[in-house]
Amino acid sequence: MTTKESFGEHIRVLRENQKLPLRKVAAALDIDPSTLSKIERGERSANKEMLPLLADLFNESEVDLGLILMSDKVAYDLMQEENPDQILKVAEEKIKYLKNKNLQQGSLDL
Amino acid sequence: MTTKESFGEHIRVLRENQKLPLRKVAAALDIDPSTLSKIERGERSANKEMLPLLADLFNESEVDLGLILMSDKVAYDLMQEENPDQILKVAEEKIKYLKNKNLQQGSLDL
DNA sequence: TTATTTCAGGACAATAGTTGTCCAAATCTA
DNA sequence: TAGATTTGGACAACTATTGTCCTGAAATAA
Repeated sequence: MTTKESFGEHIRVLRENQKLPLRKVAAALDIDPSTLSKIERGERSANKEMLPLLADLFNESEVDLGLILMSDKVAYDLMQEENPDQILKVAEEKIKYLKNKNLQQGSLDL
Repeated sequence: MTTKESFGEHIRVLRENQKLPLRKVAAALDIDPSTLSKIERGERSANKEMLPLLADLFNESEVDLGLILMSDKVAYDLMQEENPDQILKVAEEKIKYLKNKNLQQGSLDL
């Protein structure tokens, strides 16, 4: 579903489907149009405050948008690694472990 | 193998096994002992230049150390997400896709 | 115990990275 | 052509990271 598409490409398509100019969407996000242009082209990064606004604007799931955004960031971080799959695997185990650890301790440090 | 252990915890164990003080290892890394202390306790991050030095010092695989370091970073980034596994899955696909894309284009932008 | 060494942790400036903002040129559209 | 949209650069403001130093606590040795 969301695979292979960068966050920027995704929201650009959504915007063009609705025939909205950068200006309009940028206004809704309270950012400069040129910044939105850069986000769409991957030259700058979106942030999480934008997700509910974009989800609302384009009738998309906020969680899905967040998934695309975060996976983009991870993919970008690991692109240049020689063993990205292994890194992801170990990271997954660490997350499981840490979540469980935090649960057992009742700690909630985010 | 490397799972569940943070990079800092890992190198602390290695250092203590060899009964080396922070001072010595820090000198080998050309950093302040207090910085190394912080790295071991996860208060600061190690960087990749340190990997070959640590690998040499502790007779460990540099690739393995890098794996522990990078998986730490990814795990930390995704800890607070509600759907980390999904994010990792999509990220994996994106990496595959991007690598293939770059190969086909013959581009090598790292 | 006292002296010495190691380690933790804070402070702070220097550096690096990110973000907001504006502007001008290029591209597209009517 | 005229107007709107988009791109891309520049740059200051802000935020995060890093290097460095210092002090006190804790551990170790004498």
